[in-house]
Amino acid sequence: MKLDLKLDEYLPLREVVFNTLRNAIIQGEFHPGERLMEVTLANKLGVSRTPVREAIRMLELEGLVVMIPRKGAEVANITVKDLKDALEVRMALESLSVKLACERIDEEGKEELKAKCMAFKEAINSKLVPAIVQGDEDFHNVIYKASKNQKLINTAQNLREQVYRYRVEYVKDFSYHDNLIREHDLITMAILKRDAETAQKIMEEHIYNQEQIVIRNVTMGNQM
Amino acid sequence: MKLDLKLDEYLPLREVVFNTLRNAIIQGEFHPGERLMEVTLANKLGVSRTPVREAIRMLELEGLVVMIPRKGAEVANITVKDLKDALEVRMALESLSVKLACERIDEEGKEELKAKCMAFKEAINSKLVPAIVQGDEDFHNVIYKASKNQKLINTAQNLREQVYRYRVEYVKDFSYHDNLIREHDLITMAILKRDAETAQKIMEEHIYNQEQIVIRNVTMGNQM
DNA sequence: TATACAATAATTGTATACAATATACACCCA
DNA sequence: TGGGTGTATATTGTATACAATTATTGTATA
Repeated sequence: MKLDLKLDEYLPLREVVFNTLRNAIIQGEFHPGERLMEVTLANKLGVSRTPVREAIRMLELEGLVVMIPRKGAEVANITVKDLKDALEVRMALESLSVKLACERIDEEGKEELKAKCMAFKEAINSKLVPAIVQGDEDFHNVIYKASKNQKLINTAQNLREQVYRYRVEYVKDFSYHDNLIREHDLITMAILKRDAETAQKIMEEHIYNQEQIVIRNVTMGNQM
Repeated sequence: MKLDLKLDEYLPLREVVFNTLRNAIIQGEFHPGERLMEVTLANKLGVSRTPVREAIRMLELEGLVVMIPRKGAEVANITVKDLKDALEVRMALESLSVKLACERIDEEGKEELKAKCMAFKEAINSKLVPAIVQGDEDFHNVIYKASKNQKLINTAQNLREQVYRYRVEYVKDFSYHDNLIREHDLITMAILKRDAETAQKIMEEHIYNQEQIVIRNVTMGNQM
């Protein structure tokens, strides 16, 4: 059985490079507007230019980098407008997500939902920002999964990555933690009762509140 | 391959190849499950493997091809489930689109909307399927544009491409043409009056009807 | 000093070469 | 005869070489 794992271990270098660069961008190790030069990255990662180029092509389509022909790639500069646009779309997707989850969630999904809802509370209590971010992400992902719509899952995933950089912002706002827990609780209960109307309403408020916090903190911090 | 279109404007070969392959897939020149071999494509297009590979990377992220490691790329096999999933998401996006359009459309947008609504009617009268497809697409694009949300436009564009192959299906159903015109008219009027509630309601019915027609025709034609 | 311009370097775009791996098919052995 | 095994071939994965273009730097001149 260990052999099976070993056989699945193969990942093309482009995937490794892609994940590495994406994380670096999301984590803010590369700043918006910073140039991404192929040879530099290739040397740093110990590979040739080819996998780096292919990874950049993928990052480009995800919107994390922008290409300037014959000049190269640079980290996309996300403006407040972009952020608002993305959150507007995200609200529609999250709303659809809970609606479908109410219709389609099964027993296994219910257990997962309850578990992740609980785990989020523990993360909040721990007051560790990375844990809270992960807990929140897990919670929303369980709902997406319960929607049983793979296209929705993919679309949301793509959108999330483009604004991930600012995801920590609303989690750092400790004053809102109690509200976060309450909103998650309400959403969880509504889904368990298959009350789509209530679930959508709370979810939309939930995203709206996040939007307000993120935008407030981002615009305070730096001009974009 | 013809590269002599516009010498002023430079386009990287990968973009040319990407567009060429995407169109070929959408138009059904490559069948679902068909393998895409790099050397073959490169020879056919008169370029080297490098641009072909990069184009395939992009197609992969758009969901039009799937990669099997060390085996290559093949045209994605879209199932009825995929189609339903995509249309479910599309309904949410179109609904958001008209809502935002009602809030944000300007005079120029209103004129465009009226023009495209009229052009669609003419396309229907012409009874030419490609013209109708284009007319419908233009109509919906004007609404997206009026939403003034670039992220929404991109997301919808990406989603559309994945089901474009089946887009002609609902247009070929001539019995529904009168309804199409009426729905477009109602949506147009609602947007012009900034009546978001009505616009969303009609749009959701509009997409739902399309979904039913496409799925009925596709499932009748071939088992997936 | 500022500017125009040429030479040079740096970087991307493209093509090709080489390596690793999977597939197919023949062949050998039990 | 059946199954496994090895080899040949095709194909992808990766690296490198070359071409085209852009940016930079330095210099001469007004």
